[in-house]
Amino acid sequence: MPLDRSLISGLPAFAGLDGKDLDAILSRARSSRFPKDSEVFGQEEEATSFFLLLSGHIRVVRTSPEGHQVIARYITEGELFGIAIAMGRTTYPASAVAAVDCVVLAWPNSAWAELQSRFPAFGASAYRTIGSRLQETQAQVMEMSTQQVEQRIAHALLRIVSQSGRKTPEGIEIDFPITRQDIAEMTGTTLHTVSRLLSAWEDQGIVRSGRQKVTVTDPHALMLVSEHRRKGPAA
Amino acid sequence: MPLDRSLISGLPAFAGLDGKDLDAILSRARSSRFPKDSEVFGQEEEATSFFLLLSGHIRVVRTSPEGHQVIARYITEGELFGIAIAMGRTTYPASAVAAVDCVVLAWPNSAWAELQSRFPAFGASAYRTIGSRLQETQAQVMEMSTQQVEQRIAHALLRIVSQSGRKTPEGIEIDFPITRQDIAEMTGTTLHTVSRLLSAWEDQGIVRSGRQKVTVTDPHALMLVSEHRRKGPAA
DNA sequence: CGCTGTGTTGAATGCCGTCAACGTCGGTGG
DNA sequence: CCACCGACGTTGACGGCATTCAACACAGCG
Repeated sequence: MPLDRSLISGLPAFAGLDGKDLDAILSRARSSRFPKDSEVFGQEEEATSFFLLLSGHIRVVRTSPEGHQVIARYITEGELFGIAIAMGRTTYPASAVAAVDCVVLAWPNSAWAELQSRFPAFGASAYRTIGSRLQETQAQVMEMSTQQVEQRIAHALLRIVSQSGRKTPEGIEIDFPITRQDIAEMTGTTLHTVSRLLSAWEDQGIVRSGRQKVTVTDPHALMLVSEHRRKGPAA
Repeated sequence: MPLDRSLISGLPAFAGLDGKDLDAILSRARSSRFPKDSEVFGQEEEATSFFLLLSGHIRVVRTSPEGHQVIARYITEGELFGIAIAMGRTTYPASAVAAVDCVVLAWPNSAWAELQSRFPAFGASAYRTIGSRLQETQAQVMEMSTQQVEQRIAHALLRIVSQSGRKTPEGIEIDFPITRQDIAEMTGTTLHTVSRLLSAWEDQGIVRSGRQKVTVTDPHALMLVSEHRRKGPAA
């Protein structure tokens, strides 16, 4: 059964394309399901496909030669990922792990050139994606250079929540399981420090958190925390 | 007088193009000179052109709202920079400052679409450039997450030296002026710490350094320093 | 000859990583 | 149903690395 065009219509990656174009694009794709904690692709693996996340959440993880892990980003529904080919790479620079059960569209790399030339808007969108990830990553470097752990964690939570938040009566909840360790690996710190800070924030009524779950109950207060720098400007 | 094709033949950005193509590309470019410490473009400025560095060295600097500065990278001869348009941006995400007197080719953004469609290899090369910068930046995040200041500074010096080193009788010298503050802004630390470490390394015969000048006399030893991690793997 | 930018070095503070121990939740198998 | 076990989370104590604060040295320049 062919994939229905409604799956991808309305996504920024395919903006401005008509129904026929969408069908053409989908005809080259294959959809598959990845259960929680399974790997969509692994770091250093030969890059044979590029992907789009239809539903779920995916964790992009880089592992250093010494075994240290860093979470580069979370992919949310509708985003392209694993687009090594667009960067001229032959291997994936990181692993992609399903944070929850996921549904993914995959195109073989051989489809890239064709899609890009037939639908320039699609190529441009992919390059915009890469461009904005470059900026985000550079912003993260700035953050790590200039801000304290507390601000970095606050900022990370705000980013996740704004991107993958689900409203609940208590506040905005991160809608996939996330551990202290995960947050530590996003911010370059330790699970101990994360745990301490979350506990402190819980006392102040800024968050409510439990096992693999974080709910921001007072986003404004958290924003203030993220902006409260103790380190003065270098001026 | 038209620009001579020998200026850009042999650069990776224009690999595989013949003389006629190079002339066509050059006909859209304008060359200009930027004296030391002058700005090629500024952060947040409207992006009207993209650039290629013909000679000199350029410092790419991001400034935070609070005035904190971070050096994102140094551009060396033959590299594209300021290619905001390739990332779908309308403003430059950072400032570009001449570290020494520089000669630069500039193309108006309007030339981008044409060059890209007429010379797909050129477009691909630009996207590869962005892709590799994304990887480098992500590698930097990993470094800042997992390594001590000493290793980061050693690593940064090795990178600069391998990219912009000039052989001297004493060792390999960074061939543009660089201050302790610059190195600190590349590695997310302070000029004090950089100064202390350079002094220590000088005592150990690994580097020789003076005013705005650093020479690596024992690259191998510096490599050992950059790999000596005191923090164990997260395993 | 003072002034500014650069570099050095000592001392003290403090953030946060490390080590350690314990508590709790959820799943699993008997 | 209950005991067990591993993953996840919490909290205290300690210490080290790097920042911060401070003072001085030196070069180049108008």
